Amino acid sequence: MNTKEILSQKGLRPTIQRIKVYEYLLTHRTHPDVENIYNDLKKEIPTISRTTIYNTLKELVKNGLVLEIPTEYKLCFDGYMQNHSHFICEVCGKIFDLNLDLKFKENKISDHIIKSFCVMFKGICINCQRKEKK
Amino acid sequence: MNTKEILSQKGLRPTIQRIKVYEYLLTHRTHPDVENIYNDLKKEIPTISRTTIYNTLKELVKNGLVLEIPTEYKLCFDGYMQNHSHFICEVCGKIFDLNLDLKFKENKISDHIIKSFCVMFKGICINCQRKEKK
DNA sequence: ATTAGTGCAAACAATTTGCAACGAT
DNA sequence: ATCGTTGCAAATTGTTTGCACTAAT
Repeated sequence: MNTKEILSQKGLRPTIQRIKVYEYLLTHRTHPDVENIYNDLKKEIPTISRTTIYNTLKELVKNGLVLEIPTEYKLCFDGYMQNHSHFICEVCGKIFDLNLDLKFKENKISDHIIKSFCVMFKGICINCQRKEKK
Repeated sequence: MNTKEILSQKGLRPTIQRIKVYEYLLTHRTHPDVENIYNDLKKEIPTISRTTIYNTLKELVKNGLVLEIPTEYKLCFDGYMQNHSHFICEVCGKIFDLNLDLKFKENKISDHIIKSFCVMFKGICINCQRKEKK
């Protein structure tokens, strides 16, 4: 099933803007923020607006196609929906995927219903370690 | 050691504002945001400003006395520094402490140096479950 | 006395809203 | 023809900055 069909299936009209935003997130595993997406897509669709990026991301998140990652530095988005964790560098703020297969079996804690969980590791990324050595 | 002494030890002048912000976070395990802290402290210190709350929180976080918790709903703060995890309700946005003792022994993954990690569970809290039943 | 910290107002950044025009069904 | 979506401009919210005044050492 392609992106267009996935959007339709979720009840979202597959407009060029939505298809491009969604495909951008599927092909760029960089955890971009609104501004990153806007600047890059503007090259392909010069008339695209920030408002549409905001609207689209909201719909994609609501429909479980995209993940929202709030960080101390900025608000990022992730189109990779497989179970994985994140590492955030406290120097450059960049987020990296970690393919640790962490499991948690319970679906309730202290009477709260658990639907999902995510792990955020924090430290200094390999790139910033190298820079700091100088 | 009291809050005043802890601040001094960190090189932060123990002003009334700083002491009160810090003590607020130690005594209110509610994960407040800037506005919550500002509104509550204004009752005690009517002249306190938002700027000072911002400045103080930044210093407390930088000195490892307070934790910053960015969420999809708002930016929260936590003065409880013992190892614990959080649960966030996707209906009301409230954060709850979970005293799960999760461990992760490695201090490096994919060459990134790990300094800390935190786990965020997501779902529907006990209060919102009750409300939704109606 | 010195220097750090406070609090105001203004500036800035990020996000949301209102609405007219557009486009897919 | 209808109704959802887009994109602009304006409004709103959250946060930072510049600076004179104040308070802690």
